[in-house]
Amino acid sequence: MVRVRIAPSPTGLAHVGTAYMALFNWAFAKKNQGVFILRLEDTDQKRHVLEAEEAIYSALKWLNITPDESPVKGGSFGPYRQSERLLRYQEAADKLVKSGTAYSKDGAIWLKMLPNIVFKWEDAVRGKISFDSNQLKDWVILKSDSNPTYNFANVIDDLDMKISHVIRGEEHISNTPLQLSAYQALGQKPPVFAHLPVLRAADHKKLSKRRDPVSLQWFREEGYLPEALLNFLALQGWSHPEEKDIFLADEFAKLISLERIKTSAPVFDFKKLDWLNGQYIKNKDNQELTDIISQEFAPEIPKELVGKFIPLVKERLRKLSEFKGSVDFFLKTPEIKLSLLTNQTKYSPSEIKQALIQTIKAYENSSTWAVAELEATGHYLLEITGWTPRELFMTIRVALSGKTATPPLFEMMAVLGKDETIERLKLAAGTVK
RNA sequence: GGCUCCAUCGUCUACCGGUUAGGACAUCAGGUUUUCAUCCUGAAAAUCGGGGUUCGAUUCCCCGUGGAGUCACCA
Repeated sequence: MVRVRIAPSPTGLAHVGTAYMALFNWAFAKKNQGVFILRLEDTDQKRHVLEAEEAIYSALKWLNITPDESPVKGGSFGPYRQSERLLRYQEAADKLVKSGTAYSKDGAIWLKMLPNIVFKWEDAVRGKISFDSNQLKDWVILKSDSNPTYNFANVIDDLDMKISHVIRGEEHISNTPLQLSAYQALGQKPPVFAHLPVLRAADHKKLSKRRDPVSLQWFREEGYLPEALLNFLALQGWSHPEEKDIFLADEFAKLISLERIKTSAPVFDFKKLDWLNGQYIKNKDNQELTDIISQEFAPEIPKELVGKFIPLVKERLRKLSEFKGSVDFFLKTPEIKLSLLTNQTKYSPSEIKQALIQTIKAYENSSTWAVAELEATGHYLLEITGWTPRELFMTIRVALSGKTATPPLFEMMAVLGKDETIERLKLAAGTVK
């Protein structure tokens, strides 16, 4: 039975590195009809806060990577908070003292490091790794305050929770020999270890809380779709057998194999994440996008309007946080820079004014306000003005939006509505002297 | 510094002894489009160095070099 876990400590923010580990553990469990467990390493009581726990739950929920066993969900091998397991560690430490493999000193309990032992294991992603015990020293398993140390609690928990594969970050490689010494002292068989590479920043150093955006909350607020983030993360160290770039987490879970994971550490490339995110936004259902944006990115805009804007701007967005900026001109009359308006053509201000007046007239007479008809009228205007499409349509575009980059003109006019369109055109015409 | 891990385009990666070293992002140049974006086409861009092993090394081994991780009664 495959049983895997992630074991974050609740520090206040859910880290993207946790999501990375969660994804691979979750996928591996799914692939093998196993169980994915969330355990909280909260023995460092000072830092433990309830909201910190909450941050982890909500992040996992957002990603749709939910544990089968966890502190809130329960399970048959709990409790799943280390702070609730203190007796277990003390019990286990006592046993080791009695058996003579550990001893008490300065109020703490230390595990003896036997000389001339080679701690080695077959890492499921890296192959053989070994450490010489002569490089290692006796180490504390139970602190003088009776709390366990990280390495000891880890071993006891993984044993109690029947963890079959420990899939974790590369930074734990050097902890492994210590943990192996504990398994040995306990007379227990260690799980399979698999050490994934750590995510690096552009400077090739480990992602840092101080300098890099690592909080999953940040990714969410920035407007990354969870499926895009997961897709991106799956591509860090792993690659699709058919070299596909775009695939969902479920597909990843069908195909994952630990042997296929690279051992060198990937640099987190936001440009590629942005591109992927744009792809997911472009292909996402309009209604779903409307729901998300209304709720999280533009609650002040009536949802009905959001729904109208989405089809016009979705293929222009790389992040959902860009939505508001891309539709602001729909909502309030734009400030139009006169020079921008007059620079779109070679014509003089009076000629431009004339063209705008003709445009106003033509659209005032429009009986319907459908895209096809608006476009037909536009082409009629090209004939009577003799302007090129670019000249005329750009001028109207700027008159209506104050921008040179917008959704397609006639679709934009359709959403704006007849009254608003005419009003803005008149306003613009009035400013041209 | 000790120990450990790692090393293909700028970045993410494919290749599991024989390839014109492939793809993606980014970049650049075209095309489509009323603008932007999307989309399409093309270009430039990589095997860290030195030794082996082999008929043949990006691929296997060793040594350098470089990078990273870790060295607590933190996790």
